[in-house]
Amino acid sequence: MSIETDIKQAAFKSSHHKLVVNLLFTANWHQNEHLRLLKPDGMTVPQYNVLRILKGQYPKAARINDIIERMLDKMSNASRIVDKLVEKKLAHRTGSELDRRAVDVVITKLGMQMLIDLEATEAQMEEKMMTLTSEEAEQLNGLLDKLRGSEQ
Amino acid sequence: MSIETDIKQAAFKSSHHKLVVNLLFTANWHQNEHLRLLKPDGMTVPQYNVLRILKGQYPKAARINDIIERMLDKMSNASRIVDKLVEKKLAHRTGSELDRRAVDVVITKLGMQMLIDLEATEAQMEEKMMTLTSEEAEQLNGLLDKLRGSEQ
DNA sequence: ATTCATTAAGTGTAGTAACATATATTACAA
DNA sequence: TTGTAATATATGTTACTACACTTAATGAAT
Repeated sequence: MSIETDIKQAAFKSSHHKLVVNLLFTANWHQNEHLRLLKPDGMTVPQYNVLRILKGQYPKAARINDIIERMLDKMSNASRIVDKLVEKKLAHRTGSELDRRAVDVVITKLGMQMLIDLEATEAQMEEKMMTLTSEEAEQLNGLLDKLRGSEQ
Repeated sequence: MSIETDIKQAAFKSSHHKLVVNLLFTANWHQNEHLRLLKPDGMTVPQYNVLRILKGQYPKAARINDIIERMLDKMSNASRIVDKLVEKKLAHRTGSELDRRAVDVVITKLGMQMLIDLEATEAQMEEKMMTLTSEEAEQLNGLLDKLRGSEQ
């Protein structure tokens, strides 16, 4: 089904115009697929992303600012996402001794196990991308980067 | 800046893997740009989209279900978005006489004026897409459609 | 050493998403 | 006709985003 059918809209007036809508629509589809895969484990997309950031830092602790820097959405509220992870015992938070303003966040054993359980999820997300060949995927990556004004 | 730099991540293990992240990241960027343009007029992206759907139906009334069908995000709560538009006098809502379960929603003169004021916004969004040529935009549309499994 | 800007994180608010559930009304079927 | 399923919308809950603001601690300059 093309976008025009999906949202019952007549033809777009230009390919650039269609692109504005197509990006939002595709992004939405993508997020929904991702959430659907995470949901059985009680995880959400941002929680999963933060947990992966913590794993990337392990065994070092991550500061909230480190997390924000690495998040896809810089504006979101990292400390509240961390709250959720701590509640679920997937991460551990302690005040830093070096800088008493900062907090150290570390992934727990349970958090690591959660990521192992979710490895299939990541594979499934990549599977969803397999409707494109590697060449097409590269091309698409290139176009998205160019669109955002990311030089090479 | 490439994605790898933006989110401080090492290289991705495949172009498909990068695509998973690139889509989320680009979608985010896109929505932020859009919201930034709408904000001076006190509008949000979903409110703007619903208002445009109402304009498309004018002078006919739209039912909540009509709106849901045409929304990019089918799962969202159309009636609460309509609430906001009604509060701001951009739309008018009355119970339908034919079917007393249904409600008729119509864009107001003020709503029409809001869309006129926001015409520049749409142009600016398309402007953002102009980092790509028409050929590239078409190519990108095609790849996004194919990614979602949209035939043709 | 005291003042003041900066930095790190947390909090508060409005809006939205995803989902479950409720309420009212209409359609249909025995 | 009367009960039941289906439909149209509304409401409630949890989680998240965007953004402004607050609090606490640190750093730097005089």
